[in-house]
Amino acid sequence: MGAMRIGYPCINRTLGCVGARTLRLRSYSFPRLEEVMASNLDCLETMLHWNVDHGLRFFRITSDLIPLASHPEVRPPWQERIGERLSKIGRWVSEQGVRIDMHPGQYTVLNAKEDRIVSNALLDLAYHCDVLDLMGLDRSAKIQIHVGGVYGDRAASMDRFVSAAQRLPKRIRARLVVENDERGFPLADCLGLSRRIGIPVVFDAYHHSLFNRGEPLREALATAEETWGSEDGIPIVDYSSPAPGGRFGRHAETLDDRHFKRFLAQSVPHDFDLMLEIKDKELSALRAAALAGDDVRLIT
DNA sequence: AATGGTCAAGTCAGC
DNA sequence: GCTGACTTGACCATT
Repeated sequence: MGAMRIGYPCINRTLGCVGARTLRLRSYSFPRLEEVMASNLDCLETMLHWNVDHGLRFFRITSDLIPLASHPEVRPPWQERIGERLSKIGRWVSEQGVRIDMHPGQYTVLNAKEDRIVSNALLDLAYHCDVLDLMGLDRSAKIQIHVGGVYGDRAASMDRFVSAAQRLPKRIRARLVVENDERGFPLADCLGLSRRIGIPVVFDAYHHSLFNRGEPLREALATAEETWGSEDGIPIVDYSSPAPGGRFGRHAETLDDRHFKRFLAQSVPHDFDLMLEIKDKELSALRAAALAGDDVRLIT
């Protein structure tokens, strides 16, 4: 079994640098964008080095790396300005065995009914893909999205997702992975979409615990795993636990060690990279890495 | 310097 | 039809 890489999304609070500085539309100018991009890249590099120094070899790059990059009214020519720098970072990352992924937010809806929304989603996916392509990363560097809205008709909404995904340029489809969510499309639906489109499923264990069709964790991990081809890298799994006393779907502030150990024990023998979607980010990731390193997975 | 309202964007529930 | 929640950090106008 390969070693599980553990990661966290976008932000390192220990370092305190800001890797997601942004711009308002009103304050947009290309020179300002250049300044913000450079500053975000500085922070990205700092975080990546910190991660490697601390044994964390999985990281989600923020969608805000290049502010307004995919805004249809702005479309700044950012690629030529930072392409070389991204490629340098990407080369280093690859040498270090670090895996990267990205996760467009809730506003990127591939299965929307309105054409305008879909075409904006396409622009946004192209932006994410540009970042990973310019970094020179192989196709195990994924872009994960949710299916989108249900619009009162699950089947039709899944059909729209399929046809939009099938129209994507090859380079984007090669990076696209679909993730089960906690209210619209559970794992079973994502597996169906995966079969139709030929893209892997990112299994989100927390969402699955909140919304499922009765599949036990082991079975869920196994079926999601089958959707990953050899070029896709080992599967990506997202993990969190409920915030005590929080509303439905809220993510924990910090790692629940016992919950996590139970998860690890149940995940044997599946091999995957694990993204910890927990609010205190790198602190929980470090603790999780320590727990995972202690052969917790062998003590079932 | 500190504060608090606002922000590119979409969906859904509740009125 | 409209508003606020979602979730959340950072911007930026105001003090």
